[in-house]
Amino acid sequence: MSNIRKVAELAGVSVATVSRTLKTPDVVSPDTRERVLAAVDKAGYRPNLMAVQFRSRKTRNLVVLVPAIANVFFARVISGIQEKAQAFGYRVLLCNTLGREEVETEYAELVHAHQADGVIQLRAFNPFQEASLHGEGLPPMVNACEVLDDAPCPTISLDNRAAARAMTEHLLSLGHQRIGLIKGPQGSPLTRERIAGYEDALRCAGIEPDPSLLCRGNFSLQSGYAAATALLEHPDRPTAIFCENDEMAIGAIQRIRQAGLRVPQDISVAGFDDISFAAYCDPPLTTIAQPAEDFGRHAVEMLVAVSENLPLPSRHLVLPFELVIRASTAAVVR
Amino acid sequence: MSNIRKVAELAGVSVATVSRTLKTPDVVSPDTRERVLAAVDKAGYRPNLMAVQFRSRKTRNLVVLVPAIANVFFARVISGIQEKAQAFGYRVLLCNTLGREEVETEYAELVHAHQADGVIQLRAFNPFQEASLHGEGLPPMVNACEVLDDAPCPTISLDNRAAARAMTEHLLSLGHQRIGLIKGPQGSPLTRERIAGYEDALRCAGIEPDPSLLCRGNFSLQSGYAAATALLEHPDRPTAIFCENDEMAIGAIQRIRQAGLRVPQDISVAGFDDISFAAYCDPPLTTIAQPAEDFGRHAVEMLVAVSENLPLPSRHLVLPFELVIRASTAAVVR
DNA sequence: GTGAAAGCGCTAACAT
DNA sequence: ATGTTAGCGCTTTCAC
Repeated sequence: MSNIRKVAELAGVSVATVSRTLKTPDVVSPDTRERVLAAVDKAGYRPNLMAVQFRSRKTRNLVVLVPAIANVFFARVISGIQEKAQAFGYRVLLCNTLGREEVETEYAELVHAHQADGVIQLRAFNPFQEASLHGEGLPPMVNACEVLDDAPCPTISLDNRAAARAMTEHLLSLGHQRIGLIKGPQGSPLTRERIAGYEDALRCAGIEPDPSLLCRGNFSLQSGYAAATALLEHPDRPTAIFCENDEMAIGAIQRIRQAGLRVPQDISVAGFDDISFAAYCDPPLTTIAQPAEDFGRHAVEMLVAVSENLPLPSRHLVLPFELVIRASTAAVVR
Repeated sequence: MSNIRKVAELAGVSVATVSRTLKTPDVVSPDTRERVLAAVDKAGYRPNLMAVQFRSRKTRNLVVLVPAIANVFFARVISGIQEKAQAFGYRVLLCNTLGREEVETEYAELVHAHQADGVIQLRAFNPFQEASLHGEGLPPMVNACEVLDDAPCPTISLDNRAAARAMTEHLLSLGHQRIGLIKGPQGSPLTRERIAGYEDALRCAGIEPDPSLLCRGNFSLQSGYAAATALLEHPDRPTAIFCENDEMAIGAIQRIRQAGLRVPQDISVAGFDDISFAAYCDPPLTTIAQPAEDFGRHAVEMLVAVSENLPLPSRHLVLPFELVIRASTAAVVR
């Protein structure tokens, strides 16, 4: 492996000149530049990034903490992250945390270990423990998708409460009075916000929310299926079910079909996220579209800004959602 | 930020002793060890990984080249990679290449730039150009999922030809004689192998493959939908359609439904991959199950072995597939 | 068992 | 415009 010294010898210049030619070409004379570049080429020289990063204390690596990479929504977010990171010349260190705090904490530590410049956290958890900070400030971090209530860092989120309210109002407008809700995992602010929006809409319509119509899920197809089972067994069955993501809605639809009921004629079903499969379900799913890739893109932009001390246009971005009405929801028949 | 020197001072030892305590604890005396560890704790010391890697010429980073992270199958593969990498103490540098060779080449170069120890390529393309190798041998690389015919590195693959043959035989056994095939993108060995398996089965059954029953797709829902449109317009319509992945099968099913036909009564549809959605379609999809996570796990194991010069049990792993028969395929009615 | 010291490849301050 | 040189934080001989 050739190094900068070998190139310097070949070009008959000093290592400093080689370094300058590569970093700030306009500061060396055209003909030395040419000679150096020729030597670089001849030697097949590639700067040792380890040395560069070590020396300059910048890695251009970003740690991305993703709760579940197999989740279609997060896969889209990561696409956006990847795209922007590449454009900025940053690399992505991916960690599929499965929501395990110790894994998140461990990976976040890579910033302290000078292995990465910052962290993008896609879950509502601060991976930097007070204790491990040793009095230093919070390293560059951005919290996107599911954000902490009092995030100590920039955030990119959706108005989940308003979105859930919009969906519930859509169902109410179709005449549904008993609307089941399949929630996400406990303790998640995202889920809490969506429940609040759902209840807002009901109360505004003069309907007192019935806690027995809420079922817990975990954003998987299976959990949607299981929760729907519970809802179908309810003595006073709902006429519509709002699921907190599309996977659970798809699971629920299958369960409803298996019970010999039709969607939407007997039960309306709505999802959240608008994953690609939502449009290809039978029936196509009414859902809330989120700009998944944009979460990722903005997260990178903000993180780079924070880590390079550039001005941040706004610390808390809220991205728009869209109610997408397809065929899985219809007017209630009496 | 504290460094090894500060810890050495605190403990009243030399930096060498601190380094030894951390790397090879059993070579220092118990009570120095204790003092050093206490100092490490007190200083909140974390080794600078940049320096460690620079010095030891090992990064424990792996570059993963994935054609499309939003593809559910690859998301599962990455899960497996992530899991094993973590277990081995390696980190994953993810690159969503979208099949662009220049991006793959650029990321693979990170190995030469000492930013990663090896590359896992999930597509049939060698990102190390002869020219850029400058006479050096191929860096540690493993090729999984879709593998090169004459891969210059270890591979993990599926017997795609046998799998496609098994699926086609299943359809033949149901009485289907005209079987459409929705292929993947041009030039992919994986697609070529699956076409070969499909043709093997037909010929064995005494049926000459009809090229007009082959349609090109690109593994997306949309492309399955579009290809099905073409197949439905065929003057002598197929009674079954075999799709080279589940997404295209789901797209095709929707198109068939929109044409007023039923699956499987009018047309049988089969997929490939057994993604989670396959079991939750309507009707549930007959498909070929692949151990997606295992591709990732084995890829990491093999790459680590190659990069650490450990013996490799076998250079070309072939993982098993399974024909999963669900409700989207049925006997042809005449 | 421990310390002194060289040096990994590069950048940047300073000198020319 | 270019060269000289110190040093980033760590590991690893080589002495003792």
